[in-house]
Amino acid sequence: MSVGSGATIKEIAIRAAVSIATVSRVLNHSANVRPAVRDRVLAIVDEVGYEPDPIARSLRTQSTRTVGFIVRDLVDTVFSTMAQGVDTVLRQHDYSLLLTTSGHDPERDASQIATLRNRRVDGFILAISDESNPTLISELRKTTRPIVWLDRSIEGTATDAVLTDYLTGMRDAIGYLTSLGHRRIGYIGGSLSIRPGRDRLQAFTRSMSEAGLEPRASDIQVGSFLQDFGAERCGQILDQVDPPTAMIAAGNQIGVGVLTALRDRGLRIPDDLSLICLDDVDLFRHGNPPITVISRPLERIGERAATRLLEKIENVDQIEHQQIFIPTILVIRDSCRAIVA
Amino acid sequence: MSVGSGATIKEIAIRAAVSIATVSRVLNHSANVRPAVRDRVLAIVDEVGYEPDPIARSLRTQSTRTVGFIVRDLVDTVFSTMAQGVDTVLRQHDYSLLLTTSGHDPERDASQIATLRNRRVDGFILAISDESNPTLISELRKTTRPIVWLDRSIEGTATDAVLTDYLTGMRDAIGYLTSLGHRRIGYIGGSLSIRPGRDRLQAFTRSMSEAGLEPRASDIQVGSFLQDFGAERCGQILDQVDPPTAMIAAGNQIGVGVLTALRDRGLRIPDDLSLICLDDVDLFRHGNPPITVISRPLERIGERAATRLLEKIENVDQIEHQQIFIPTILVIRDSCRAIVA
DNA sequence: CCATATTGTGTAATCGTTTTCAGAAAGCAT
DNA sequence: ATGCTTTCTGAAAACGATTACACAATATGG
Repeated sequence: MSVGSGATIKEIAIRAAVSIATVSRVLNHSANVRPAVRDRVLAIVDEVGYEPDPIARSLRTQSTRTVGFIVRDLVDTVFSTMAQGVDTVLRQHDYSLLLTTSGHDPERDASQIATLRNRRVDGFILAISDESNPTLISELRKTTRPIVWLDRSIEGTATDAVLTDYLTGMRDAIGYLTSLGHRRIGYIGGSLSIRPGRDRLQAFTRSMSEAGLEPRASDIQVGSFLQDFGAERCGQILDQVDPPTAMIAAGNQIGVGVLTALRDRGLRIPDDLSLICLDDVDLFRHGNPPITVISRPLERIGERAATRLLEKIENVDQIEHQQIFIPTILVIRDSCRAIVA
Repeated sequence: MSVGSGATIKEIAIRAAVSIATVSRVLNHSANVRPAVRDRVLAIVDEVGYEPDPIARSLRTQSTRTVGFIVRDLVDTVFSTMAQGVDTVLRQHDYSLLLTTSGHDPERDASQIATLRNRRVDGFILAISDESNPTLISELRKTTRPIVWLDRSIEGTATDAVLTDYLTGMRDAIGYLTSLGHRRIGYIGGSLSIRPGRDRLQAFTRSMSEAGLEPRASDIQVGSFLQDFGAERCGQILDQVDPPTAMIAAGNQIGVGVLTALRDRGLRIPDDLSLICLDDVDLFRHGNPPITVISRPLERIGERAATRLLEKIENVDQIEHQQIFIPTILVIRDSCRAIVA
């Protein structure tokens, strides 16, 4: 299928000796065009390699076949992998991906939404940095096109979202650690201003209490998903007189931070500390030792979000919202050891 | 700066009691508008929160302020990091990024170019999978908008490109290894159908001969950038009766493959093999041991490409082509040991 | 104060489509 | 043939901006 050639619908119309309306009909709904005419037009279209100008079409139809996707940070494999999934689905449906980053800055989230809206995207997939930022909220009110949240949700409004069920994997993780004899388990998590921050923490405390354990407040550190935070708080937790024997790093960058903190102190995994990280990135999968992780299908998550968004876009009357929960699983590797009590 | 509101230029014109031409003039080149009128219009624009519809504007101006970027694979941090750099620059200049993947499939490269062209992007940044694919070549001929190649170039045509000077880092790497006493150094590299495949190999052989070494043919394996290839060929090289003492993995995924191959054989770094990988990804930086790498500023590379592309876009008469070479550096960590000869 | 140059402004064409509306052509029964 | 549907088709009006052109208003110089 050759593509391009500056031809316009008008030229096709002339060469096929029909009006542009007929050409347009042939190319679109095709309702009620005499077969002979249809074939003639199609032949010319093919010969010339004509493709309708999507800009002109957009102007008329108010649809761009374009989806905006905002992520915090493309360097983070978690987001780029999701983006890959989004791209896969969009491509299959002749949509294009307008991708942009917000760099952990809530104001930039808002301004990117504005930009994308101005560009007339047909829908949004959002994985932004702060669910409760007021600028964001007011920006959202101006947005009429469908939104699918990626591991996010906005307080007080029904939303479409693809969320992660962190409990399944977390429960297994805690169960696994306790089965190895661990009782003191530390937790380092990200900001509570987005859903994974909250959900992961909740999954942790719940899993702990299900296991009959009550974590010390000082063993739980939350606040940021960044690597430095992970490193710093890991140190803080380990500096206690009687530190935990195991640790959950609830975020891949936090996990990296933990790893560097341990290395800095000359501590080894799993001998000196058992570690379970969240999200199965290269570093954990192929590290030495390979790290046990709570894993989720990142690419699939992106695909689901895109699929759902397209449903909403092509089905405007569809009013109800859907929350899709993707389960997590525990992938056991070599970063946890048994405690001899 | 509030944004959006379905207002059109016509409404602004009415409320400001001027013609739409005047409103347009105020908003654009602004040439020759009476200050009083200008302020009145601007006030209304501000009050209403009017923003011109970029679709309509594009239709008229034949420019979309949009750049298409094609990468092989977003999951690969190398590409997503470059994309981050591209995004940074585009955002600053009010351009948007249409990002898409080709999944190592040259035909898909070509069809994505067609799609982006059809979408009237103002320019392309291309990091495609096979520089000599005929479909690609013929697709390129149809493309009139400026292209900046990312670590790629097309035989026989002057192109704008941001390329990597692999020699600087490679020379240091080989120098470093020889200074440690290594004489047999293996090399695993990617496909020769894209420039980094060729340039890295050439940098290697040249660096070797500069060091007075002549690598055995069987120590050099090239063909694919994929992880499995790296693992397989690593095995092949090591299975020789008298295997190399050091290895260069000229690609981050190849490096991952090497790591897994070594692990499968129970070989340790650096004790059993000294290893230097290319591109400084998390796994190498934070692995155990941290891997010595030939590194380049990936995000910066993306930024340079975007900057260069915007230059070409906004300066259509600029006819000459530019090739920008980014040097690589050796980052020494703990994956190489001295040989006691 | 008049002729002329300069500056400001509006009308209308244009970009390339889709789609409404009306009318032409064809089909069908009588 | 005639009248009445039904099926096709084209002219023209959007969509929302930019811009060429012409003319009105003002400024400038004598």
